[in-house]
Amino acid sequence: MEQNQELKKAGLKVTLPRIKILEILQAPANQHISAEDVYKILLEQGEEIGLATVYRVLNQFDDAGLLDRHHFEGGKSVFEMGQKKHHDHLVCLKCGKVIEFEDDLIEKRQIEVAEKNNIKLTHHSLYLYGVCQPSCEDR
Amino acid sequence: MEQNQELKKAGLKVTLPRIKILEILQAPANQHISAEDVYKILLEQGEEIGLATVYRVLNQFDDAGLLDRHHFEGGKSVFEMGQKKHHDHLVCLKCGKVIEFEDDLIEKRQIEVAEKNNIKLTHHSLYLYGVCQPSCEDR
DNA sequence: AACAATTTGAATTTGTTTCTCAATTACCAC
DNA sequence: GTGGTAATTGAGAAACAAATTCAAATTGTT
Ligand SMILES: [Zn+2]
Ligand SMILES: [Zn+2]
Ligand SMILES: [Zn+2]
Ligand SMILES: [Zn+2]
Repeated sequence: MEQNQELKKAGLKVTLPRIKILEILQAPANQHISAEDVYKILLEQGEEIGLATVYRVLNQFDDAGLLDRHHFEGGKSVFEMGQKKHHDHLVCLKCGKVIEFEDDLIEKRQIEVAEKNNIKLTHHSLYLYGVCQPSCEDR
Repeated sequence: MEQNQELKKAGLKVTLPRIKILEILQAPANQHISAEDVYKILLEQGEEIGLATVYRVLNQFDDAGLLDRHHFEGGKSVFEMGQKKHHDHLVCLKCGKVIEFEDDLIEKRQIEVAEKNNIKLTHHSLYLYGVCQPSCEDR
């Protein structure tokens, strides 16, 4: 179980809820997933893991730096495993599709803007909202 | 009362709660203010206006395009009168200070990124988080 | 003043996330 | 393996921002 190593490395005891939640987050289909949706998948899998535990474990993973937390428009937090390189997000307002992108020029300008304003930059959030072309065009 | 004209232009009846809330939002000291804080100021002013009305009126102002709504890190919505030119925000994580900035290059790149990914861009949110230098450096 | 339509305040509800606490489980030492 | 201890869990309650409900009050218009 490579999940076990990940958990131990993060200083967390190896427990069933944490293994299951980690597995769900690691699945390619579940990038950018909400706590509620993690919980739904656990239910479908027949696991008896409480919603409070899901929130708790996600926060622990966040503290341990295992994942990134996003706040897309519309309220709830969205999580994604964070081993990848930094990137920002495009979100379709119609179908909810999320596209990741990196733009070095934007990143560089952000640093310059912060410097110009005497702020030591720690992180940033950039979300581009729009509509998929042409698939979500009408509807 | 120029507030009355603003409200009428937005298709809203001129009522005391709306005038008072509009006044608060227009005060230079109250850029980037939360609903809760608008309510607190009303209380200090001795106005008997309910919190539900504050939320309702802020939504109406938002629908009417009178203000912009932001989601800074840490939960609640933050509002600002929206007659100004588009801008993005730097936020100090220690003292909460908000600095506005515009960067045409970043704006342009965003449009290009959206085009490249076949998304018709409607809007975006960009927040830079950090620590004021040198004032909030330690503490 | 009279009227319909809108708006309001108080209380209730919703939706997301956190907290509490007793029962369970993981991990370390023996 | 067994025992001990601290960490973890599930269920429910609580917290929090925000939206909704509805009877009463207010607005803008005759
Ligand atoms: Zn970025
Ligand atoms: Zn991503
Ligand atoms: Zn911008
Ligand atoms: Zn601003």
